[in-house]
Amino acid sequence: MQQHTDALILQVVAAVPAGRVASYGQIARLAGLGRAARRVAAALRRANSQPPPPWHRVLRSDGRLGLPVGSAGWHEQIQRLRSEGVAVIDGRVDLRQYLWSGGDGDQSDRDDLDSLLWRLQE
DNA sequence: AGCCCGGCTTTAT
DNA sequence: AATAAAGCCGGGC
Repeated sequence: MQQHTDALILQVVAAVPAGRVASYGQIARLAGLGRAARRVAAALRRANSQPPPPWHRVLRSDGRLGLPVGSAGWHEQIQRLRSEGVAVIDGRVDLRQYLWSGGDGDQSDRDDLDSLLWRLQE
């Protein structure tokens, strides 16, 4: 049941390229879940898939992390992002610069996104 | 059915 | 720019 949607969510998250980030809401839409942003969060929290999904590339719509400030996960997420070259300043990421295919950066990601959506379409 | 609770989002102060 | 209040969508009880 939820298994299916969870898997779907994880696939979309897995499609976010390293060095880029996406918002919960964005993932939800791409997965065809409408505004179920919180559902995405739930899926990530419970995610126990074998190669763990790049959960750290998912942020809130304002560029701040979803996890409680100062928590272990919060620190870990920042560390992971930085190791991918994403600047985290004061617990925040500049979405205008790192958001995945949201604005108008390089469109090189676009192809990946489209092909992914087609594959998920069935 | 009804209520509460989330790694959220948007809108209004 | 920061905070508060209302939405939204599923899940668990």
